[in-house]
Amino acid sequence: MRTRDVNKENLIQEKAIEMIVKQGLDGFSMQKLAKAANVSPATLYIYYKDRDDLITQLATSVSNRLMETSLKGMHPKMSFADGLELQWKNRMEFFFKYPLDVEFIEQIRYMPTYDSVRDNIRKNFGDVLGKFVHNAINRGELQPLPFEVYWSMAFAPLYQLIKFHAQGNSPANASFRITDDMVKQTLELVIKALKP
Amino acid sequence: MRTRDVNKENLIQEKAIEMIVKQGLDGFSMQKLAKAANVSPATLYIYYKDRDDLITQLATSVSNRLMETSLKGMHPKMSFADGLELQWKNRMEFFFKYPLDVEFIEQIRYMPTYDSVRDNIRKNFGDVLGKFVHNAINRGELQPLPFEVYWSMAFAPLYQLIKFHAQGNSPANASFRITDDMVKQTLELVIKALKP
DNA sequence: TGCATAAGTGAATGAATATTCATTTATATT
DNA sequence: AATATAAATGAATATTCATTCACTTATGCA
Repeated sequence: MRTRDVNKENLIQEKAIEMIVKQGLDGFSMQKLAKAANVSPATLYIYYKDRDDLITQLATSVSNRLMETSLKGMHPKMSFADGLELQWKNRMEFFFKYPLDVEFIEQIRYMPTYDSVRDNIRKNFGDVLGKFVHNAINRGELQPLPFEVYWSMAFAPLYQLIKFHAQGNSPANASFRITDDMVKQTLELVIKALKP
Repeated sequence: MRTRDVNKENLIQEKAIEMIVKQGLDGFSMQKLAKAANVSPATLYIYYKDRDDLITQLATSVSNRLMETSLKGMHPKMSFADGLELQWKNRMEFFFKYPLDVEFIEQIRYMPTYDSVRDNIRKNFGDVLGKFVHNAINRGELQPLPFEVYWSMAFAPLYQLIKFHAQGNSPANASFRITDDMVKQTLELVIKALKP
């Protein structure tokens, strides 16, 4: 039996993400991807059922890696400030290591395709995060809030900063770059907001 | 001289937004749009130079309407809490009135296409918002912060809530709906964070 | 060594794509 | 009413698209 070429598999994923980030989902095609990855179009259909499946699998894989990184070193009993700081640090680390991956997720996050990915995240990581938040509330380190309110305060500002950086552009500044100080400052504001 | 059919023009815009929101940018085509709007494909090229121009013009128009709504009743000397609350209220009003428009913008916000739209926003509304923030800082009602940090705290949580609502889905809840209380609560957290 | 089997291919197919063009239609002005 | 002119059209074009299929290639195992 012939063996699967793992390098080829990785190259396909890499090029697909690169293409989608740089040209958008509608500038992305199976034939262009095949050419970019030095592979026959038919090969793509060995790895993926169809175009939609390719995108979903890609999103699932990247999301899982991002969530795993974000929860590295987390345990549900951590203090709220420490736990949130750790998650921010982990996410920033991931962003600087794999900026295209983050942009890729941001780009497909609001598409119908992403629904199943979200379910997957909830299933795999909802437990740890749910417990962390629950414990923090019980210890009085975090206001009791609807989860959505919590999530919107806890992470949306970070992602907005990342977006500004990724597009090198903000409402006030046409060549914006994120700094560690900025992230730290924003995190402090978030913690201030969420503490009782 | 034959006169331009304004209803037709509006219908085209409406259908285009509807299609892009429901099927994504890559499920959107000129021919499908023409059919949906009961128009010849060639007619679209009277209104728009090409596909890209159509999308950019659409985004610019919607963004301007959103920003106009968001600044309704604003004057730069307003107290910080009042001004931010007014902008949140205005944005929510717009969202409930034109949910598709907001989803449309969220969907193309992270694409290369959107760059010129962002420039346009900065040019048209940067002044009012800049002055509002500046005054609030001078009066000691707002921490002096890099504009990007301010913006990330001031609006990203609201948009995250809106996204949860629009997709009827959140990390914790598979059938999420926003409530006025939630928005109010989140706004209070934001103001708490941003006050000195 | 050679066989079984999955990996990988290149060319082909039919459908869908963006855009154009010669033509027709409606109306504001004369 | 006649005319000028921009709006609007339907059919056509060349291109690109996702997907398939008959075929070749590489390799684990017998």
